[in-house]
Amino acid sequence: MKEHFGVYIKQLRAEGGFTLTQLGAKLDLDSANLSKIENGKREFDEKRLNQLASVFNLNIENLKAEFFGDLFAKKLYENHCSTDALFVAEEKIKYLKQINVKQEKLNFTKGND
Amino acid sequence: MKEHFGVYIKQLRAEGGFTLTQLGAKLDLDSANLSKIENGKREFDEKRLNQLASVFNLNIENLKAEFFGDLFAKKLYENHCSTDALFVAEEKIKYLKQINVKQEKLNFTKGND
DNA sequence: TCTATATTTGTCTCACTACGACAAGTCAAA
DNA sequence: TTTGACTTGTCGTAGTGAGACAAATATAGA
Repeated sequence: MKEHFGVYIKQLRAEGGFTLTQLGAKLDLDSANLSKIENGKREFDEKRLNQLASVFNLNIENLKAEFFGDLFAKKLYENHCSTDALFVAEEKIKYLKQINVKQEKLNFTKGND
Repeated sequence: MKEHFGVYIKQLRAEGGFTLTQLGAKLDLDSANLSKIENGKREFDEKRLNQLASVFNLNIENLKAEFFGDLFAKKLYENHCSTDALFVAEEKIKYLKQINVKQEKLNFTKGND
């Protein structure tokens, strides 16, 4: 378990034997900014997740889970909010998927899409 | 289960027999904006959670869970991300709390805080 | 039908956030 | 003490999205 997402990147970079400048170049990032990310002073930009996955040959799904998990944990922790929110989220996603399926069926019978 | 947080507010408002303008006033909100929130076209601002809780006499913890749960679900759904992120979040919070406890003990022995 | 009130929609502005860039600093090894 | 790696500070700015206001639409009652 990493304290935050930046630590995760730092570890990957160490394993890969890259300098901040080298990895930064691969991610279109200033070494200074990458340093801040690794030390938890900046957020890693969501839009670079795919680049990060490809540099280190990571499964994008797992990476996303790590990224968003970190984000959510931070949010809840900062707001002194119980983990009940996670259960609410889980239920809500089920619900959203379900009504999305219904919507697709509806579109199908209508001949749309 | 509500489709989004706005629906939840709409229901509360209906039960309380308020108009958009009336509830808006209690929340320092334009009726137009409140309408958009209720219909999922604006986000309810986190900073108004306490006001909302007090207007409807709601338990703030539950309300926060509802709010953030909705937020997280939306994020994951939009990003086609698996619910694994929720498990990651749960583990990470445990971890954060644990190191925070350690930090507090450290501060205590040091006489800080 | 007419009117008043409730609700929704459209659009503009503005404040805030936080990323990225750059410069300057510290640190470690040779 | 020089060089490269890393960290820190600060600034400008793009992007985002909430809020305000005006206008349109819907609804209910007389």
